[in-house]
Amino acid sequence: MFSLVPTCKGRHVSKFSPSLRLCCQLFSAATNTLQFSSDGFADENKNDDIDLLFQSCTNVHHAKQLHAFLVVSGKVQNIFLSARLVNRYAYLGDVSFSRITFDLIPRKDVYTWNSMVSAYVRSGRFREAIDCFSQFLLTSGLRPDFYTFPPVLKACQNLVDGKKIHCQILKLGFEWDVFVAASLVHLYSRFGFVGVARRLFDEMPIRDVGSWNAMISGFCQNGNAADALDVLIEMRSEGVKMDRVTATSLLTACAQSGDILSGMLIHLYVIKHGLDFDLLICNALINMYSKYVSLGHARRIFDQMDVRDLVSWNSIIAAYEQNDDPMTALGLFCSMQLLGIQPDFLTLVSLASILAQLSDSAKSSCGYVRKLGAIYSARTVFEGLPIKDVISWNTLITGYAQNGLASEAIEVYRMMQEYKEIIPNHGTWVSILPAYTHVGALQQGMKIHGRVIKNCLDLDVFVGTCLIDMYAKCGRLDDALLLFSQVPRKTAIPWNAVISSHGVHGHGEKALKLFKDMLDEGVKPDHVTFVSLLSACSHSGLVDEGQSYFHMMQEQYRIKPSLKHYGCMVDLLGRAGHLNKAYNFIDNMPVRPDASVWGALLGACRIHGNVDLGRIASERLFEVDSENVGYYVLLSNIYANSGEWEGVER
DNA sequence: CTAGGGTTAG
Repeated sequence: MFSLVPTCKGRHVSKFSPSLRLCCQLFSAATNTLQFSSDGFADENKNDDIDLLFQSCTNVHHAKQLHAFLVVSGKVQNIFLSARLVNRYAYLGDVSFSRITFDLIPRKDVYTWNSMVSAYVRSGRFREAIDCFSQFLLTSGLRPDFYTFPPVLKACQNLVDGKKIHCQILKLGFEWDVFVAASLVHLYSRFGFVGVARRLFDEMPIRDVGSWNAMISGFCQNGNAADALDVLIEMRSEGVKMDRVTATSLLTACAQSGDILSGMLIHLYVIKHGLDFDLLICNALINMYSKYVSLGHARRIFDQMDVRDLVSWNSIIAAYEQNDDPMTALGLFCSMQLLGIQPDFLTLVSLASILAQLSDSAKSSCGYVRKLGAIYSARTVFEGLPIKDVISWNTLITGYAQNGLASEAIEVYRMMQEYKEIIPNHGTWVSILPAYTHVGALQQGMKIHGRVIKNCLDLDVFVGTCLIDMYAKCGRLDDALLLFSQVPRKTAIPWNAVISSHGVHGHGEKALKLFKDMLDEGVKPDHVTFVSLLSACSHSGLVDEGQSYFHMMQEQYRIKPSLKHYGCMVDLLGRAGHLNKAYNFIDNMPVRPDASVWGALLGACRIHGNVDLGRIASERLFEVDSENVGYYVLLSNIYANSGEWEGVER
């Protein structure tokens, strides 16, 4: 008989959490009835008690406490218990501890190896899973069993590896095991060989609902919702009922192919069979309804769920974000925060896009949004990510950079460089260069220029334009022009950059000259060109020219002025002192002026000391953007300059 | 919870 060492119990258990303390009591109760042989093996008939113990560990900390307890009581010698620890750590998301535990097991059996392989697969570390499996074959001298192969097949990231494993399965004669066969069906369909998968499926001697699901999801993952639905009909004709997995994969396929009618029929089936509170089904429904039906439908599903996970939150946030409602999306993000749910990469992608959609004024008023940027210092999120490809990084960098969070963008880029397997590409340069430009980091920008040349991308229009912009904004207009002379300039993109950079440096005449060159070379200006041109005019006081370009844009190029263009015009008239003209111009605008338009007028009123119009402008401004403190400061400046001290106080 | 089939994105 094996008994717990009482002192261990007293000393260590007292430091445990209440739930784990309860566990240990259960464990000691269990050991009274458990038979341990002298080498520490448990009686296999009592596995249920041990399961209970392991299942009570709901986080890694608990598992480590239990682990320590098992070590001090000598039970870690038991390879069965150790393998359970391997599994438990993997389940709780800490594979590295699985590995440590695994390495310390002296005599490993098939169960031990299977546990380690599936631990890697569970956490998405497929490469390591395959390596572990090879090690198993080469070093253990043991024969794999039925349990070994399904995870290994899942870990195969290409068909060549998959076929090798398939051969081993054939040699061992495991191919008609229901689980193994389903995994093979899934493997072939994942890589597009739906025909091979179908043949395997048809030859299967026994098929359960899991086999059907493997076949159906095979079609779904190839974007073939119609064939998947045909298999569904076949399945039902054989009397096999759709389960939650079938429903989830079909709903996803329907959402992808836009077959909403079928999707809604499946939804009906789901309701009829009481599956309408299933987490994964609801997540799939949110996705489908938000894409094709309405936000309201998606929201109703979300609201009625009793359990929501990160995917649910990400889905509903993305739903609002992609339906042009960034404020609601941001609100949901905050609620998620308050519930203590940790965001992941997909949350960040949505957040970046939300920030991009919020108007500039909304953003500047939210010191709060900036704070979010800091909190979501991407580091924490990225640490837990299994897959980090270059596009993920680019997305994040762009998200920050386009929202004026340049230093965060630079921080993310810096982190990215720590991962040597990530090779920056074209998209990386296009996202990081504007960030350096924004903070005026010429040295860093030039470093990138060097790397760009090495990658032969300096003559790319997009990268080249970012470089032109960088040099120009950092005050190196000559270098900018030199680069400009080298990039292809059949499109408006590089032209816009040089025109705007001359404009902001007050070289209005040169900007107009460049615009003439552009027209002479037969390049068609776009709406951005005119924004650059109009602002160049206003910086240099070229009122008449600006007005004539504003007309040219509409009459000759049929470009409808945007709020940006209107803002430039107000700025142009206002700076030049034509304040009433500017005010009338706003009055006659066919669209509702936003904060930037009123802001331009207010700025002009400050320059020219016009208190009356300044007051009107600021009143309008507070109507459209009540939260921006910047305007209050501007207004109080106007009062102060004109000596109206009560106004300043107000 | 030593095994298969399932959800969010650029």
